[in-house]
Amino acid sequence: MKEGPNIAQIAALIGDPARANMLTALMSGKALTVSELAGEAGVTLQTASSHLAKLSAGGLLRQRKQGRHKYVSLANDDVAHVLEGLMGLAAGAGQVRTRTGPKDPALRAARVCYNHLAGDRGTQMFDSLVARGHLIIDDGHLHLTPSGSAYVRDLGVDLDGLTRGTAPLCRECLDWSERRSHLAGSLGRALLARFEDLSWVRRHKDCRLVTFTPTGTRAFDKAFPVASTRRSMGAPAHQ
Amino acid sequence: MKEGPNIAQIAALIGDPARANMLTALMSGKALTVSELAGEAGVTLQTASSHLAKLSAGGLLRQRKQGRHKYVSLANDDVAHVLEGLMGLAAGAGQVRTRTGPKDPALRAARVCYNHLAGDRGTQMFDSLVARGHLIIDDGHLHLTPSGSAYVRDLGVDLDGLTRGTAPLCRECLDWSERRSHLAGSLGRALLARFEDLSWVRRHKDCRLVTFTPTGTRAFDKAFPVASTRRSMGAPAHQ
DNA sequence: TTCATAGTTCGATCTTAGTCGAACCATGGA
DNA sequence: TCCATGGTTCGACTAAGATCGAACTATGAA
Repeated sequence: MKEGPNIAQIAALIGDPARANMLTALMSGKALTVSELAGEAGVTLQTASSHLAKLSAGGLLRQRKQGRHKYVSLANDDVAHVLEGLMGLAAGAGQVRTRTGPKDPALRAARVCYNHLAGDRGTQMFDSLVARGHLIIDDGHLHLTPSGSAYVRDLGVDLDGLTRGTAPLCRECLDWSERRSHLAGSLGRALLARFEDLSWVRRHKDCRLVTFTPTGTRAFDKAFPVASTRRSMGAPAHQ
Repeated sequence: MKEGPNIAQIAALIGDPARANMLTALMSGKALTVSELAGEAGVTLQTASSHLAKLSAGGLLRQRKQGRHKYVSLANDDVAHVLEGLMGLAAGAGQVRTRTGPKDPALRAARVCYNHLAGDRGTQMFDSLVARGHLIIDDGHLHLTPSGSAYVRDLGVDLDGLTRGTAPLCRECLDWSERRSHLAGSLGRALLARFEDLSWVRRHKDCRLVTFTPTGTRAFDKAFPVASTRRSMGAPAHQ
């Protein structure tokens, strides 16, 4: 008994409502200041400061000082991945937030997950890349094939700049709304950034929502066509 | 702000030390009684009962009554998946349990994750199946190819009985010690069960440890040979 | 230098929830 | 029928920690 890492501390860290709100806000991928996070969580500045210190000590956050501002963001993709998993459990258990708001359907369609595209659009892109052999799973990791490299280069992604980094290029991330994989990792981030540059999408200012422009919708569907096997058959039976 | 499912409740549920100990114990995949879990958590029976009621209400557990015993197990693979993710974060943050015990290296080698094989041996099996085309990722899901179906049938797994179930056949699960994928889902469970039948492995009575017999080691390495690209090159650089 | 803003530290308060003793219910065996 | 065992419910106690006011530090602007 009692083997393995200690879950309780880290889960308790996420388990406080104020801290959970902050982490959820940071899932937008943007670095936020202490004051902004205090607003998100609905607590005063001192309380927020104390919470953020604890989250940082727990390794969940990364902080950068810039002038008299302090910018806080999630530590890495792993943290985002666990948070998405928790959202999946919460959604499954019917623990949807009481004030679920009108934005919920839009969020399920497209949103940012830390820094990459998630939701229906995110899984569409992932599936499309896999179906056409641009992305394969091998050796336990996700890999970009040569055809995939060429493809994302054509889309205008600076792949060489990415591969120099130490962070993994491709990662899977499980979607809480779709319960399927979408693409994370530095490539996932770069693609979303590219979509913004191309004005295919617009990230909402203060939430995780991502809206597609009319031209963006067409271009995206052309770049990442859906396999005929699914989506035409309605939602896949699952669970 | 405040969009998406409510993480805090579910995380707080996991965040109590006593409950976290119970959940960790249940990662062994076995159904345990209330008394046994009370022992695991180091609390009295009435405290354990209260905790288990909360965990069940949160959808994390499944309970079965049998005579005057009540058997408790994890609700599903999703819960196990999130718990593994949390263990990964905790391990990464150096939150390893203080009394980490001598069993830790053995646990990293082979252990059960809810009901399937995890640890180094688990990722070996996963990688081997993928490398030989028995397992592919497609449409966002893991799929068993025809050659894979034949292969596991040869190993003695009753595949037809499995495919009738509603639970997904193949799933990925992220390993906290290896930080790589291993095989979950009903096939993962069936394979581990088969290894036990064949006396390749023995599950430890009261922890997650899985030990390979000498003949089991040989047979397993023959059935799931390691790709020459890794494992010969030492630990992969990651993160 | 002076002021304003961003953030931290400290201390006091107060609520939440984990804990267990005791009594109670249910099942199974003798 | 009686007893032992497994589990639940209730209530009281207690400890942990979230919260905020107040005082303090640091950066930047005027």
